[in-house]
Amino acid sequence: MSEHETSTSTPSNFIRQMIDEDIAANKNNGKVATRFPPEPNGYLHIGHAKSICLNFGIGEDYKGTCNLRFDDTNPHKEKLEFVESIQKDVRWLGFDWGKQHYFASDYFEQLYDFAVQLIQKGKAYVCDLNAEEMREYRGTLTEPGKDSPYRERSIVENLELFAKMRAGEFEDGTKVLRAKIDMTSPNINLRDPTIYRIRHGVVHHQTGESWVIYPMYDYTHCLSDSIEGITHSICTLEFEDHRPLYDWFLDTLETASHPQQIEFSRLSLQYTITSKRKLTSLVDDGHVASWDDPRMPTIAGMRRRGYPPEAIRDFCSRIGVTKSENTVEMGVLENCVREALNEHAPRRMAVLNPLKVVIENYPEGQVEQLQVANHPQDESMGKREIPMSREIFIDKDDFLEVAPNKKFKRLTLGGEVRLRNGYVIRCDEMINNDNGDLIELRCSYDPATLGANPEGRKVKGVIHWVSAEHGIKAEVRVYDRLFNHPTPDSAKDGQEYTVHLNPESMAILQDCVLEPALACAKQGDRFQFEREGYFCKDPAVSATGLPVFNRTVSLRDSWAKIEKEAAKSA
RNA sequence: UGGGGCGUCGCCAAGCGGUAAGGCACUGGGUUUUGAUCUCAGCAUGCGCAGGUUCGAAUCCUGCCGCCCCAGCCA
Repeated sequence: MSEHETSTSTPSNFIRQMIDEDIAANKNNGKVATRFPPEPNGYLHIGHAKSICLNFGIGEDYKGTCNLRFDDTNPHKEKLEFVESIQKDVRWLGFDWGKQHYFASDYFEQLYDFAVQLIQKGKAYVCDLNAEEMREYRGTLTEPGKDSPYRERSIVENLELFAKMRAGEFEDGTKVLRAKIDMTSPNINLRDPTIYRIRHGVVHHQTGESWVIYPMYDYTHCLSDSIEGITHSICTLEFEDHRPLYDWFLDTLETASHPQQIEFSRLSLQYTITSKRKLTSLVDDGHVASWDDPRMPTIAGMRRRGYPPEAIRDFCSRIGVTKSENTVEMGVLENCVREALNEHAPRRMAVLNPLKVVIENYPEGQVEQLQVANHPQDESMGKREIPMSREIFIDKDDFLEVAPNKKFKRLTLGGEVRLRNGYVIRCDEMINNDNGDLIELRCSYDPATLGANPEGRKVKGVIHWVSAEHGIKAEVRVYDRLFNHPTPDSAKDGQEYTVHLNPESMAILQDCVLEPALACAKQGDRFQFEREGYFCKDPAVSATGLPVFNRTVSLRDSWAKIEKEAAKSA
């Protein structure tokens, strides 16, 4: 693993308990083999992270294996770009599939042979019903379906027809291969499901144009699992109804191995969506800039936002694995991110909304290099120099002419504050422009207060600052939730989920001033800007050529809470 | 109204017949040159509801109620 490692022992869950029991019973000779089977039709998101941590985590902890297998049976929706992004994201999360890297399309020939076997056993037939007719024949949830008129074709005829399907002799949609199971089953998945369809003219990212028939998920997945010797095939709850089908194919074909399908509930995160269709449309319709837009709940987005991979893994272990519906609060993820970053991110000072301060009794032309710790609790992170001079910037929010209440600890006219890592200053005068806007503060400093408390008085507040002459300009992007509804995905009222998009999900601050040590930050480097939050250097450069930093997450802010309460009661 | 699941604190989640873990959130105290961090304390006589079995039930039984998924030639 390339990133810092926080050793969090994975809590057990019902799946691990089942595996423990299997091992105790010496099932599969005690071996454990899982797989993570994404379809390359989009970028991975936080929900996939849960599945990745589950499957790869089990592979590691049980000294077994976890295959990466692309479920690439629908070339219409799939792209090489997505297989590449998926590989990158899994690796970045900290998992390694070794040589166990497969595509379902690797098995197309074997899958075809299995289908021939099914036909020979009288368990599959070529059906000429079109999509609409097939829907009619399927029946409904409460009424049984009826047999297709093509259901009793002879084995010989089916064999011949299926070979012609492969040879490209039929148009799209004119024929399918179906499993012959039970049109009256109360489980709709068992009403003679389609297992092969015809698709001319699509270039598959792996197999090119060598196939014009493509197998369906239910048929492909169980057989791929079996071919790879998977022992525990873990998937989400909506496939529970498909398990009888999964088992039917493996039993009917008498395969050498019969993996066990186990279902768990997918993750929902408040204020986000994890539907691939909707994520795709966010990108395609321009609601976000790209799949790795820092507001996206994708792995790539979170990486660019500055989330450390260990925070995501920690999150996945904290939320647990069960079969119950769940919607996890954002606070849990944010807490994981803060926890990881608090420990590892070096501290820096950055002024996001600059207000100029002239320290009138500070000698003109004097520059002091202050030695400052990179981390208040971790000396091993070393020190850096911060220049102090007569003119500095502080944040506009850290000054108010008159304190609004006794709890206010920042700078006021006539009041004192500590400059973080520096001196105590007092504000003597406010300078306004012609419009009456505050543009500058005149202050004085107490030279005896560097690393020492002032004589005879207490200074409660501490504010951050940057030397005006030495600071570097930067753009800072401050993100908020992409949606302003806790469950934007559940559009019960028939509304499009886009009505819940938060128009203020990104604020761009272009006049920020950073301490000079930040000049050598490399893309992806993560810092705490003291009193502001955690930030990450973005690969982009601003329109005006400035470096760009993304706010990963704010610091926990109990003052904001107090202000909110005050505003409420006022 | 067919089939398959799920209901334990605001949100997750342990619990597997012996008397409700933990995390997040929240509330209050302490330390602090980040209103951060750290730290201490508090936070379900109660497990969807109603009966029953038992010395004893969140755990077993029965009956209700609520929520989710399934009628793609998507996965």
